Amino acid sequence: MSPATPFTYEVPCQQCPLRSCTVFRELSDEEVDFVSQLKKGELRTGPGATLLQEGQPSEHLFTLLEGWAFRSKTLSDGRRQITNFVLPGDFVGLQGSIQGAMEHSVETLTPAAFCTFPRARVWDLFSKCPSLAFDLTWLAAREERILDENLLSLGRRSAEERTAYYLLHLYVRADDIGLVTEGRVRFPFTQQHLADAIGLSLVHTNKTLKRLERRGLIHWDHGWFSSPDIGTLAELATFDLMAPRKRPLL
Amino acid sequence: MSPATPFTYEVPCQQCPLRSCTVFRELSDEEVDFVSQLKKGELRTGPGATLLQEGQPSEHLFTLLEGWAFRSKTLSDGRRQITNFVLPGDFVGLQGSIQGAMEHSVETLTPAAFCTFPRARVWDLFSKCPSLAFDLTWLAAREERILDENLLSLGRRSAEERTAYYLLHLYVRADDIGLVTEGRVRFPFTQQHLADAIGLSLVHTNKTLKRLERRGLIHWDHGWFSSPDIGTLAELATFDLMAPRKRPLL
DNA sequence: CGCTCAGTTGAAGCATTTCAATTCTTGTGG
DNA sequence: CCACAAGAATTGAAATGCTTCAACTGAGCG
Repeated sequence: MSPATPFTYEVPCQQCPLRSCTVFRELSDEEVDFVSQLKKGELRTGPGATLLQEGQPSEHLFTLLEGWAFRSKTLSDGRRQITNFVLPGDFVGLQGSIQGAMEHSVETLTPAAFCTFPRARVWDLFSKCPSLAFDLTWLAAREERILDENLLSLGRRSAEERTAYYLLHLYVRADDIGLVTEGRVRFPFTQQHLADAIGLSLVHTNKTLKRLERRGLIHWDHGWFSSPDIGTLAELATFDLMAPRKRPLL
Repeated sequence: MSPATPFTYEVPCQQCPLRSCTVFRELSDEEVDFVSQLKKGELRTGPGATLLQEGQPSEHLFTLLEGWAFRSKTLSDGRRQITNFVLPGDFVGLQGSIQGAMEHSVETLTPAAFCTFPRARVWDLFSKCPSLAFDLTWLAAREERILDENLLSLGRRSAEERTAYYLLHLYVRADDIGLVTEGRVRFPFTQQHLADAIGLSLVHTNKTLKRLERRGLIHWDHGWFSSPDIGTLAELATFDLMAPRKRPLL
């Protein structure tokens, strides 16, 4: 951990708070040392910060340490699609690694802390620490799986199923990293964000949420989400609550 | 290439016909030798063969050498979403590499030849040939990009834009690997397949295709596709025809 | 206290689906 | 070489799910 970086509050990788989450695989001391050597520093932002901009090149790759963000793409007339939310432990920026420009934007939803890695050194990872390179690939494959699931949602699930599916998807991901307490989780985004993620209009998203709420399947108020009947919700969404979710941390 | 494999017509990696396509990066002799060592054999199937089945584990990973296939996911009631088409040079099967079961199916559309790699030896690739491991990751990132684009389509493009986008997307991919001759390409799938890929009903897909045809933007008949006015089609679809598309071959 | 942004709701319009035939292709057997 | 069956494409009409438009309400903040 270079103490001379321009960022405040550096967390040494050795003490990375994410390591304690049981979803992540255990790293060996060598692996942790290697990552910490690759880590350039930390980037702390407020909410609404644009970390990566569609069409712009980026020198860095990031692991989100704390906070929420999302990846999105937009059409020239402003229509926006949120392609995925970014939670602590998620890795972003790999997509543009060959061509110069990023194909999507990344924006924060809360104050956030990112661990930054120089793109130029990704090659070091492959040549010097294959186990971590393997993890990186695994993370890319995980992202693919999430995108596939979502494509299935947008293409074939009704508004209600899709909404149920997506909320559950986020709930489980948040739960995996310890963000759920007593069945409640903070969702730091608006209905507009959800609408942009599931491909519905804001109005219809709202009506669908209200319907799910009236049926006693969800409760989302003042930014806090919970499900009074997660089993029925999962059934409606065709969501497998039992799927294993262990993964690497980079 | 081991002449004792149970498959007929083995193509040595050194003479892989795909290497001549300019979209793929040049491999060094060492890299080619390494891949050929990893290659277990070839798998030749007829059309309509299920190579990988959602929910089933798979011992192998595949590179498609010849023919067309597609990846898909289905809901319990049979609704199907095609998440991507698979063309020669594409790699499939990475997704399930940690958990046992595949998250999607892969089915052929034509007689096809796949190069097969034992999943158990993927680790060798990372530990012994980092440049190829890097390529593998790059391919995963490319798949992510395609999925992101498609998510944008399903979520935010109208039926007409979406149809135009998808046809163009396939046209360009086919063109990259030399499948386009004099502006014409063989599309070996039905309107139902297209409908399942773009998240529309068969009937509406058909009507949209007819409208595009009447406007002189596309021509798709007896399995042959061409665009009499690719510029206007790309404009309608918000598709960037000029984007660079160089990539690795594994 | 009033401005702004997020959430909520009803009504009208429209894109897409569903239903129901009909036609066209292709392959097969007589 | 023709008749027929099966799958794919095509079309019209009716139904519906989702969007758009247009208010209005409520919460947070200076």
